[in-house]
Amino acid sequence: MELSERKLRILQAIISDFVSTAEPVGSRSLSKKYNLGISPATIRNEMADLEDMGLLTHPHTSAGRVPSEKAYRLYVDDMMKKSELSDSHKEVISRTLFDNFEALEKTIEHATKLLSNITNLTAFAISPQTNEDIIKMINLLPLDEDRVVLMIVSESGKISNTTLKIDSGYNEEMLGILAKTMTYTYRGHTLTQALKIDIISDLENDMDAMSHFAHKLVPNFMKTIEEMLNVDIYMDGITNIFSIPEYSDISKARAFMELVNNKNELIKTMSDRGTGTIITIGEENQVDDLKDYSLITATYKVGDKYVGQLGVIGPTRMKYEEITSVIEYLTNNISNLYKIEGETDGED
Amino acid sequence: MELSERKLRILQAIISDFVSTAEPVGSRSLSKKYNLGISPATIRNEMADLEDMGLLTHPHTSAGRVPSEKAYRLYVDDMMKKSELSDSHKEVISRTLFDNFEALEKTIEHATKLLSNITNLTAFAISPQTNEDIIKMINLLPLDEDRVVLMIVSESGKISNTTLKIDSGYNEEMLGILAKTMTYTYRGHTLTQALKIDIISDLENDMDAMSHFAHKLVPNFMKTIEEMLNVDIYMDGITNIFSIPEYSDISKARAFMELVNNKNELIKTMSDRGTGTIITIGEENQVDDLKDYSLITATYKVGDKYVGQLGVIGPTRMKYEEITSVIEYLTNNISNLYKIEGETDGED
DNA sequence: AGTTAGCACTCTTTTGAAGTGAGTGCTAAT
DNA sequence: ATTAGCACTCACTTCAAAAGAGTGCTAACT
Repeated sequence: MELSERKLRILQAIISDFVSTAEPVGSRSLSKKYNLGISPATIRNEMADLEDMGLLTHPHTSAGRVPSEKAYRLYVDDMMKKSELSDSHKEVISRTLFDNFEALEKTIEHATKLLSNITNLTAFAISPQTNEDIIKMINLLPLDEDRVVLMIVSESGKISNTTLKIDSGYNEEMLGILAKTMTYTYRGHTLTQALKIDIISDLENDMDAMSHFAHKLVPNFMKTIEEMLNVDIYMDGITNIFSIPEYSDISKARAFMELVNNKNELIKTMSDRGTGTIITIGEENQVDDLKDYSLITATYKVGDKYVGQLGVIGPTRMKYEEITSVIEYLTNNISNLYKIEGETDGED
Repeated sequence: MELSERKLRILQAIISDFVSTAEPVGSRSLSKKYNLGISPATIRNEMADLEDMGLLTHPHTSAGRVPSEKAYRLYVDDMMKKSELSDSHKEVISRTLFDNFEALEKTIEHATKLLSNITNLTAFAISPQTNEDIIKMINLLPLDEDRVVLMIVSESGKISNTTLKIDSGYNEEMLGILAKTMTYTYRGHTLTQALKIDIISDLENDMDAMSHFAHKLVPNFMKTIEEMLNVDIYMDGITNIFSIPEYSDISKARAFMELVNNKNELIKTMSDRGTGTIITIGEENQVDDLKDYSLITATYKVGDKYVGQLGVIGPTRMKYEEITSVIEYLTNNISNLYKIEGETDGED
């Protein structure tokens, strides 16, 4: 069977109606609400066809029709036109982001909050992956007799510190030499590369006196680098789901809460997503726990190297068109703000 | 009317029963379950008295009795005996905390997770307030031609950095002088005091050449100090509430979620709590949003100066005795781990 | 005088039957 | 090809009845 122009119009009407009401759509109410120029009976015939094609489903015999995931996919791929965001939304977004332009993490926080407010869904974002970030400087600073601060600074401006407790004492000169040696070894390498470089034998040979210190230092250095590689997750509007009929069932609400509380899993899923706008609907999601939900994400860029994700999660019934516009407008704005490398500010 | 020994025993039984079942307790089932040696009718009489005294309430005529908040208060103050924590719990706690002893924040995270797991409630903790923390070192490190890292280290080992973008260029020598001047001015002062010291005029006079830099530096310095003063909040077991009958109503669950998502309010409430174990029951809570809940918190110490809070939040119907034991055992363990000043490790 | 058995009464919860309404699918007429 | 008409389905609402857990009171008992 082939999808006639009319079938598409009907499907579109059903999707649009169901997306905003969450109620199965009947032929009669459809013909009343939308000016399709055909009788309910005709619509019924068409609906039956659409159901045969797997685009509609039927909760039970005497209920209206509900779009299937396949229908949403069709809608997203072929039927959805890029909708322009309303001027008022555009203005709020641009203004909020611009006025609060300081550290990247604050910007992401604001963007996530805006996204959840506008969409009434749960929004989240992840900070850019820093695998490619390059080590710029390693410092060892004396704190007191038995404490030394290890500081690592990366090209992108990320800074990380650890306080080391040195039982055996140290002297400042050696600290300087050690820091220089390390900077010399690691500078210019990416964080991921740094994890693979074995410096401990060099240090041992070079300075016997400091060998005890080196053995304490190197694992801490590695741990700190690993921390710098961590991706942060931001989330907002979690309680929005309580206004969505799909989650008025407490067990559904619970499942959702458990899902979004599992940050590590979410970070993993997000990190694996590709560049650009990506919509995954229900079963299309690889992760089992996500097969009940739809995700829309888009990527923002920081400088020309670092890419993060911003998106929403919600029931498969969502306003794909509008939401996509909002997310894309937001990510474009962020990317613009952080276009020039080095504009990055504050980070701890 | 005076609280006879028998009334107390009955009240105790009702509390114990209601706390574990969440169902109003009737005279018949009470006499069957607990060996009180008196008939349901007698229990009924006593119950009526307890109700007159405001210790029990009655959802409706033909329902059993429910302890009032006043009853819980009486229980907590006079009836509750310190229960020893089970050896297995003790062991899990000690082992988990000891084996994962590294940075304070990790320890708090672990403690919060343990607490929520053992109590099946939502646990939270706040990091110690650092008002009294003393500035130890201020550093300015060259990053590249137009970026400088401002680094502040405190006595307790807290480190905070900000990257400053310097449009007008700088030279390293001046950076050193500037850092020395600032360290000289601020070292030994608490973070709160630092906020009140006006250094900008000094800097302007001392070094005209750097006045532009100073104007950029000082506000960033202040902002960084303020960040160091921020208290962090940790939370775990939020989804536990979905297993509690009190929250099987979606609107109750929502209210709870909104409450715990309001981190700032929670931090404020927690910070204002006193030292030691504190139990607040329902209406006793100052904050309106908390008047439906009970809170049990205890303080842990880091070194001899810094005090943080660990606690749970849940319905007024909770196992006050057991929970108190767990929290106190946890806070004691943390305090022991961080007894010796300087044992603190890693912090970013 | 304190305790208890007995009983009427209350109120929620469960159960089931009847009715309602939105919807479908099929058939026959247009 | 379209549509009016109609029988049929099924969830949801409404209502009444019954069940169940509990109370409060009274009168008898120890």
